Amino acid sequence: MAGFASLSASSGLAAVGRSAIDTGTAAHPIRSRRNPHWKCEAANGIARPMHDIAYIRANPEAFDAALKRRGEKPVSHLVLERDSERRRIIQEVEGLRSEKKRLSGCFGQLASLGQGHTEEAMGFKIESIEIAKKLSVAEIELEKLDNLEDLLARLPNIPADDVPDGADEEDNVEVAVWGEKREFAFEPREHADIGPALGMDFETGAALSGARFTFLRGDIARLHRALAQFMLDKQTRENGYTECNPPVLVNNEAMYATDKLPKFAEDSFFGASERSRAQLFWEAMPTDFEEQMAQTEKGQFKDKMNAFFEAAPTKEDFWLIPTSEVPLTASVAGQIVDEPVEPIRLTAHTLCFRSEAGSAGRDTRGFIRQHQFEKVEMVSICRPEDSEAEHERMTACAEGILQALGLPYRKVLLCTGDMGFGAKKTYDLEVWLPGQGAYREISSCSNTGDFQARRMNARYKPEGEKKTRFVHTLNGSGLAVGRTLVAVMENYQQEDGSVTVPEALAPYMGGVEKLMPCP
RNA sequence: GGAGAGGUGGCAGAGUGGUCGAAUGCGCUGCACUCGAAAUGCAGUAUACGGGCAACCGUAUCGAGGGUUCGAAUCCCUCCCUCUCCGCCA
Repeated sequence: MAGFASLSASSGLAAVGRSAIDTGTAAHPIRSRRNPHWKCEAANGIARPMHDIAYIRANPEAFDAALKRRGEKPVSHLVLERDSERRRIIQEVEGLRSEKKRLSGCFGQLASLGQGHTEEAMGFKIESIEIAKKLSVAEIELEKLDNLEDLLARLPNIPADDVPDGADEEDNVEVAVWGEKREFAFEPREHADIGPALGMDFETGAALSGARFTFLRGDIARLHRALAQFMLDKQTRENGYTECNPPVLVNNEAMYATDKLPKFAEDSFFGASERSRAQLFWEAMPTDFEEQMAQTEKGQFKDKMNAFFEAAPTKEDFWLIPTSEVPLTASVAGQIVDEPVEPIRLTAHTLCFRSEAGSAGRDTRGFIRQHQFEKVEMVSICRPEDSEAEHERMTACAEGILQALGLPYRKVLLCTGDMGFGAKKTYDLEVWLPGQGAYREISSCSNTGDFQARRMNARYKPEGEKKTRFVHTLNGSGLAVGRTLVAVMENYQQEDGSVTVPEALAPYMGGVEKLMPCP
């Protein structure tokens, strides 16, 4: 596979620069008909943006108020203005098309009678060409208004009513605390300190790949695997999730569907073949490329080229998934599923890849924040009326893992300022790390409502109704494997630097009851 | 990677430039016949967007994008996907 092979090529694997995001707006000089960028064309039947325009029309104030809770500026006036303009032009375009169709039918009728060269026929033909000219003008105008979709695609989900207002994690609300924090007879150490002697080799990871990569060796690698197996078995055997093994390289549509695009490209990795990079750049060049370059002043040339490169569309690219929420959720993209009387519950254990460009400097030490990590993910697809209950259930499924492993944690309801882009409501589970003396996020369970379903056009037809409805989608970690390993290390550490294996993992450890440090 | 064949409505499957959103069959829904059912007959049966209180009207969609043409499911170009054979490979 070309795309995969090229991942190792230096120019083939890249974190997208921030400027690629900022230039992707309405004024984008590169957007063109042949360059749909990462906007999904509605034509493919899968893709569509956004918020419910009909809702915004009916409730502009409520919409803006909701956005304000998330720290966004009001946009409804802008949206509605563009919307009405768009509808006006749609009417114009459709009227012209209709007329053109009629004229060409008239001509055709005459032509089929062998009267294609009569004055009457030529009249139809000429008039039709005239209409076509007007039509193409109107169509271009309509196309310009497509940025309404961009605008909507960049707006976050509306928070649920019971989500607390707040600016950042300080304003999150603790809703439950579970487990007894262990009393240590010695000073508990951080995992990064006891890890190296147990086979958690940061140096080799860094040598092979760079910062935020780790090489696990020996029993600790086995423990890591055991954790993943344990979680997966629990979610499939006890909690009713269907085990999946999805691709970890996905296309734009899947990323867009799960709201990782267009806004968070900088957090992701992507791979592309050399051939397609070249082609993408070619497609990204604005039609007036030569003109623009001619006007570029000395010394600005490099910047200009850079801007073109970074804004190059990612169309044929593969993205490395930041979470298997992406392929699991997008697996129903574009579909009309059977009414999910019982929610569709999917789980997978996969690698995840994150560039985390924005968090440089945080957790640089240790195994907490890696570019590559493993996670067991839960995804539910359900009816709107079931999503709140399903959200509670899913969170409980994640909690069940922590409880089975005997790891103390607390459950936090995220405030508006700390929630993810696509979330309507989110619970975080934070595990107690005695070495750090802090609670750290180990799971995040979100209800996205119909936000993702709208983006990917995933619907169901309720029994006895004619119209389809959007499904609701939920996702949650159950759990992040690497961070769970960290939690086990810190909570089960002994004074001599060894780590006791939690009982629940015994069936997966082949008789290993304790990780012993190498001297 | 090479060679070939394909991609049309819920399914099967016609359609190679003109009223084709698309024959026909199956499926599904309603009605008729029937004591009831089967069989039969008749009628209906895609989605999205825009307009309209509504009946309804308009537009788009035959894998995707572009082109030729007064007019494209049909012709041309590019791409994607599926299948068969060969090669390579975990």
